[in-house]
Amino acid sequence: MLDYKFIKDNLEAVKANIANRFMQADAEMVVALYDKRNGFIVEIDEQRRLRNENAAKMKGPMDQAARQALIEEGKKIKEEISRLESEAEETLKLLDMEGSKIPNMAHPDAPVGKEDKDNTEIARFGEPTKFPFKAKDHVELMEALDLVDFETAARVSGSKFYYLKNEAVLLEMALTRYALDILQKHGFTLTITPDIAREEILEGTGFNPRGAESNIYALEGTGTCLIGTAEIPLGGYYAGQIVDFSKGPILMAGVSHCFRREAGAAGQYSKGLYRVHQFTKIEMFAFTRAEDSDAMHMKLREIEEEIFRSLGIPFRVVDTCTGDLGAPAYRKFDLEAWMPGRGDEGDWGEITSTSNCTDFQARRLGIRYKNDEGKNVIAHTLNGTAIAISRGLISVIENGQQEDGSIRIPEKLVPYCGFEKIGPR
RNA sequence: GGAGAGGUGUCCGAGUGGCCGAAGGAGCACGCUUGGAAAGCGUGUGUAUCGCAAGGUACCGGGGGUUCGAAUCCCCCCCUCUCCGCCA
Repeated sequence: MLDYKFIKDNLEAVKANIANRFMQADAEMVVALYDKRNGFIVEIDEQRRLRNENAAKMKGPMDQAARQALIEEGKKIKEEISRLESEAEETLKLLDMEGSKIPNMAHPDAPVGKEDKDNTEIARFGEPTKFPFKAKDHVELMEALDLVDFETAARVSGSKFYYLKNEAVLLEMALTRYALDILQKHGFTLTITPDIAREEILEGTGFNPRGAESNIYALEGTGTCLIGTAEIPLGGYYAGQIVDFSKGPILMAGVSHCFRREAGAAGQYSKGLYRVHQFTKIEMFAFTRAEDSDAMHMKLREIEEEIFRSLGIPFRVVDTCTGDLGAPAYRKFDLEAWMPGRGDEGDWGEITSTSNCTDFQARRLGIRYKNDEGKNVIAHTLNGTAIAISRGLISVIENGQQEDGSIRIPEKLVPYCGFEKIGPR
């Protein structure tokens, strides 16, 4: 969430930002509600002061009549306070509701635009893989090699679930371990996170656990949800705490399952493993001082590039446009891998994403640090995908396909897999 | 899941209705002392919010309640520990 005082002091900029992001939020209403809430606070505080004063008069011994008069006075104040409090509560609820719709400010260099085609390509590694034969998509390749089973999963769990089978299982483990080794080398603390988190943590991280358009599975009657990404349990790791940056930023890596409802998402571009209800992901998360987050964002992006470059997968990097940022992000870079089986002739498909959320998540999560003046200030948080296994599998398998339907494993991955190729069979 | 014991500031820990934003200690910061350090002595040491400020208000796990007045009494919830049950 954004700071209300900031919204009030920078109303025009906040409104422009909402427009640039094509979001529905009413900054003016937030300011009006904020002022109204502050009015209540002043009134309530004044009444409480009167109450405390009145109560203090009664400390010592005194005659019955005087005491009785003070008690009567106290009762009146009490009623007034509770009347004001119940009125204020409604304003507070509205403020919170409207306030949480206001997105984070965007980086001045983030391209302004509405949808993915407005993203700016800023780097490219390798060139789209060319085959002397008609490329197949990962579904065809994997089903032929008995590496995946969507049909049985649909019967057992529903559509958009899958069983990974045989070498694909080992490939998932190999990609996981490969990414973790790289992250450990870069100083990340490795974790396997809970796959379930409390709703407050979801909300603090900027996810909406409820509503028809929510992408989150809520666990009925528990106040908890299945996580959609390890960003949630990692972001929540220091919730309510004052973190110590004396040894530099805090880097955490999390292995988790990700659960997404993906309600309404369908079509050719969601085929196979591309958009599923459950997958494994290795996530990077960073907590930094305010002045360090831009540099950290570049570092996360470089690590993502390192992982896919070393796997020999062609990809490009895009600077995500304002309309595509999502509420918490200040700036976002996506890596899009070349997927030879995507669409008719292959296409780019998003494989990782790294966001600088500045203090937007940390404000509601209550994550702070002591700055040089010894003041507690809100930390910055960043996240980035090291590798999302399902899409990682797509890129490895589609780019590694051979004419005979076998899959060549990237060289760097061979020691982790224990095999150089899968198939043919 | 059942029974019990707890949750107080950075940490340990006192506090069972008003004198408590909270004793005492540790830690930390600054000063004195020292050749330098340790010890010692002294001083200071939470956060949020409203306000130009003075100052006010709130916060003792969270939320309700009782009361003129709650860290303290009552109810619900969360968490930790011990024992039992169940279980991988």
